[in-house]
Amino acid sequence: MSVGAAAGASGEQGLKAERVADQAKSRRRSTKAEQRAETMEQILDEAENLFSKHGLHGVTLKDVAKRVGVHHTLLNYYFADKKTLFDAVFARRAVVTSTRRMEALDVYDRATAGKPTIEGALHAFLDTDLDLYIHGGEGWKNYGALSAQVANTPEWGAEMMDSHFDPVVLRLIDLLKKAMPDCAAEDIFWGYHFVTGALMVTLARTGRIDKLSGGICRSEDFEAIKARMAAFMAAGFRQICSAKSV
Amino acid sequence: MSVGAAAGASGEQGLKAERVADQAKSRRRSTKAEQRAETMEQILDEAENLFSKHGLHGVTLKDVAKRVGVHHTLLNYYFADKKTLFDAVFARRAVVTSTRRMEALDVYDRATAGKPTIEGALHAFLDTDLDLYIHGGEGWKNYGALSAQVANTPEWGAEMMDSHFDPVVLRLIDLLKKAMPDCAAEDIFWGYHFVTGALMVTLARTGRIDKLSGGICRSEDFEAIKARMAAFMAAGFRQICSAKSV
DNA sequence: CCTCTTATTCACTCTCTAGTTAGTTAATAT
DNA sequence: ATATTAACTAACTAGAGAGTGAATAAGAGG
Repeated sequence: MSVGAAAGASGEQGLKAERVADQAKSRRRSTKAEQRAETMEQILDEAENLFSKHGLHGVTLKDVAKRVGVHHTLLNYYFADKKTLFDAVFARRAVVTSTRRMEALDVYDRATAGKPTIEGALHAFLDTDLDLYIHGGEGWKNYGALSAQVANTPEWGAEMMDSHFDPVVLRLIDLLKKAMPDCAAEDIFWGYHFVTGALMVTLARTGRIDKLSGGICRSEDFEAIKARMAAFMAAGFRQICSAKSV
Repeated sequence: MSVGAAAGASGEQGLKAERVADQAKSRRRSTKAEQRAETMEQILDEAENLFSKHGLHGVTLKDVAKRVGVHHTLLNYYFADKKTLFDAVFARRAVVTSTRRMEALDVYDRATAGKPTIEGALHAFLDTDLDLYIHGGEGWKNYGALSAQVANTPEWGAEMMDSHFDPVVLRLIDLLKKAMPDCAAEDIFWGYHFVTGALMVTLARTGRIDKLSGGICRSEDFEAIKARMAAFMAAGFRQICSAKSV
């Protein structure tokens, strides 16, 4: 479950479809199980790449197949249909980031012996995630952009986020409640709402902040986010909670 | 340029395609110019509704046409192609919210005689926008959800946001700089980044916070956001700026 | 070596989609 | 009143797109 594991076969940026096809051919010399795993992973990688850029409806199975260098019906063989493929793409890394953050929160909770700080909890939650995108390679970056889209998709976005992230998020909120025992649950939830919104635009990496700031800030610069976000949000929490409890 | 103006013909929630078609027939008794304007507006309303829920690629011209009760090629008559229609949908309300906020910021700047506060500037920026969604009816709500999608679309999202909102946003940042003269531009831009992210999830109204909070918070409750967001974000700005300037 | 299974492709089907061109009806201007 | 223009529809094209079921090829197991 290392970062590299799920990032796996995704050193693909400059590869043309043909080259990928060649690789597919030469890869044939492996066992069936390996073949299956590798092909599926390649499909997931390319689908992730395209979905992250054009969305579910903006990508055709043929587009994905072409990039992988296989016939497009093979995608139906491995994944029942397009939406199933999309779900698989999302789930693959969602479970990784979800469990990692859960662990980080548990560790932090134990380390502080049940006396967490707002900032500490947020750091555990955010940094663990951001590190994945910083060190996980192209695949994780694509997944991040995909998440941002999913989180803002009214149709099935909330459902999809819920099913993967509710446990971690509730764990975070649990810690925040401990850190702010006098704060109304309502305020904590709205605070989390702001946090997740800020995180999602970050992951979207649309490049908007680059132009807006005239190059001072860069969308890709997750380190800058890491350095600021937890402190920023913690101050926000303190503010809206103190307004009522004091 | 009132809220009602752009919200116009959008009291359409429960109408069946047939009924709309009937209306279209009876509407014929007006002048050509009126007819044109009304039909275009109806097309924009229905397109907005569908685009906001399914995205650009998730909607077909036929879907839109059916809802309006006209032949689908009429959409090609009024709008060159699908993307042009989408742009028109977005632009219609983008100019409204953009100019409104610009005015609000100008008014606030004058009222404070060049000595703005962080919170004041954020209130002018955010509340003016949120009021539109609160009082503007279904159409504005749909537009809000659409914005959230656009803002997180890597393909052309940033471009689209830039072209409509750069002036207002830079005006806001200008006020924030005045309010925090010792703060690094970098920090202010990242702070704005967080603000816009939080605003966008809000507008997306996916319902995620509802389930997550067990009903304590509701996605639709923009008043709750209005009551908290400016204060929350202002505290965040103060925090990340003080960390360096003090 | 032969059978069984699995990976992969092929040849189609069926439906939808954007968009064009030509035509129809109704308002407008003279 | 009539010629012109604008709003709108019908018919059609050309091409995707997702998905199916049969065919093939290559391993794996006995």
